[in-house]
Amino acid sequence: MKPQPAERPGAGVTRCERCTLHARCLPLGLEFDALQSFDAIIRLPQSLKRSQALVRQGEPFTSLYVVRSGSLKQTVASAGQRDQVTHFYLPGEVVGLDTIGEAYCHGSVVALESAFVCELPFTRLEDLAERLPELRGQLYRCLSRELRRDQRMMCWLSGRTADQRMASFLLGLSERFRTRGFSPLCFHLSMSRSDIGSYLGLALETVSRVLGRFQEQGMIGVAGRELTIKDFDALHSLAEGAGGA
Amino acid sequence: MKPQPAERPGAGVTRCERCTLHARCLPLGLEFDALQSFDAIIRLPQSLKRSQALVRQGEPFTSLYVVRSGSLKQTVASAGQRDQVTHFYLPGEVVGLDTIGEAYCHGSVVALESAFVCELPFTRLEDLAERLPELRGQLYRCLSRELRRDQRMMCWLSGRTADQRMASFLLGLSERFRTRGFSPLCFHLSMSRSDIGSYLGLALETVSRVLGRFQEQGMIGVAGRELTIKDFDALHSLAEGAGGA
DNA sequence: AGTTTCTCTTGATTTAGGTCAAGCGTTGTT
DNA sequence: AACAACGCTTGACCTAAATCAAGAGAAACT
Repeated sequence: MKPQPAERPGAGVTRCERCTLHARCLPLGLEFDALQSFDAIIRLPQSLKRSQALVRQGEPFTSLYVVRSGSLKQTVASAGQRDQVTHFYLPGEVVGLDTIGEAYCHGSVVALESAFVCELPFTRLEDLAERLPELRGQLYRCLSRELRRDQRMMCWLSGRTADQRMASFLLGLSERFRTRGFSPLCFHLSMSRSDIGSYLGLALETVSRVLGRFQEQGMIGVAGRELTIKDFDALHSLAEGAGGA
Repeated sequence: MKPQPAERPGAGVTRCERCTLHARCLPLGLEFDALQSFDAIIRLPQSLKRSQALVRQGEPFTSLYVVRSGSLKQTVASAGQRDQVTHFYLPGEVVGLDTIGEAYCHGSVVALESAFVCELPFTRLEDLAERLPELRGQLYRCLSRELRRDQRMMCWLSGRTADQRMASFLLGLSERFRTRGFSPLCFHLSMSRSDIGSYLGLALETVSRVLGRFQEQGMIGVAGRELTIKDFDALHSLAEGAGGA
C-alpha cells in the first residue's frame, strides 16, 4: 500500500542534470554547485502503481514531491460531501505546495497510472532555499503560479457553461503537455470521465456528452481516453467566447 | 484617481506595535528589532475612497498591501467575459500574494468602502525576509493559506447548491470577522449583491432570493447590507450538509 | 476463457438557477 | 426639492445540466 521505501541514489540515476524535465522543474536556473546540493536532498524516486496513494488526507506534512513520470490527482474529502478532485499533476509539477506551512495534508494524492515522483523533504528544502536565492525565487514562483491557476479555475467554475469548462480544460492540458515536450494535439487522458467531472463541477454524464458533441462538431477526436484536438481555434474561441457561439 | 502619495511616517502613527491588527498581521511573531525593520519598509497607509482602485489589472507588480481598515475586492477581467470577483479583502489580509513572482498584476483591486492600506514594496520585503526567518515563514504560511482558501472556494463552486454556497460564504465572513475581533454574528456586508453573486458564481437575483429565504427560515436577519446570523448551527449544517436537508 | 466489475455512452425526465422584466427604496446630484 | 442613477426585491418563464435508468465495452480476476 505505502510507496516503496526510498533508498539514496547510488550513482547518477536520479541526477537532475540528466533528467529530461530538467528545464521545467523546480531547480530551474540553479548553477552547477547549487544543483548538486539540490540533488543531494532528493529522496530516490518513489514508484507508484495506479490508484496507489502518495499522500493521504490528514497525514503529517513532510515533503514536497515532483512528478517525474505518470500523473496523479488530488482529492479532498469534505464533511458529508463526496470526494472532490482538486488537481491533476503532470510530470514536472509539484505536489504539496498548498500544504507548506501546515502540519497536516489537507487532501489525498493518488496515482492515475504508474508514476515516479522525487521526494523533497521540506525542512531540508527550506534550509537549502535559505542559502540559494535562485531556489527561493523558484519556490515563490511556483506558489504564486499555483495561486493563479486556482483563480483561473474559480473563474471557470463560476458562470461558465459545461462546453466552456471542457474546452478550457482540454486546452489547459494541451498547453501543459506542450511545455513538457509532448504532443499538444494528441494525448492520453489518464483520468476517468468521473474525475474530470468532479474537477470541472459537472456530472460524469455531462462530460461524456460534451466530449461526444465536440467530436460530432469535428473539434476533437475521442476514442476512450485517447484524445486528438482537431480544431484548436474553434476550441479556443469556445473557451474564451462570451456566449458560446 | 491614484491613491494619495505616500509619505514616510513621521512619529509612530503607523507603528505595527501600536496597530490593533498586530496580532493578526504579517509581522506576527517578529521580535522587537525585527519588527522595527519591518516597520521601516512600510509606506505610509494609503487612503482609498469607495470604488477607488488600489491596483489595476496589467500594471507592473511592485508591492504587497495589508488592509488596515475597510475592505476591498479583487476583480479579474477575462477575454469577452464580464468581470469576475475573485476575492474580498478584510483588515489584516494581504493583497497581492497571487502576483508574487509575476511582472504584472493579473487583477484589479478596488475599495468597497473607505479604506486604509499599508504598502510593502516587494523587493524590500524580500530582502528583509532573507534576513528574518520568522518573516519568511509567515510569508510562506500566507501563500499556502491562500492556496487552501482558493481550493475551498473551488469546492464550493463545484457541485454545491446556491444555498450551500451562500451559507458557506456567510460563515466564512463570520469567521473572518471573529478572528479580527469584530462580532461574528452581526456585521455589515460591504459588497453588493452583485459582487457576492459574481464571487459565488450566482446571479444577483439568486443571491437576493437566497438571503430572503434564509431570513424567512429564521436563520439570518438581513436589512440591506446589515446582516445578523440568528441560527449559526442551521447555517453550518446547511453549508456542510450532503444534500441540503 | 469466462465472469465480474468498472467505465463509458445514450436516452428520458426533472429541477435549480439563469434570464428577462417591472417596480421600489436609497443615495447622491444639480 | 426634484431628478437621476443605482441597488435591491419579486415574479414569470426558460434552459442547461443534474438525476435516473439501462445497456454496451473494456479491463481485471480466477
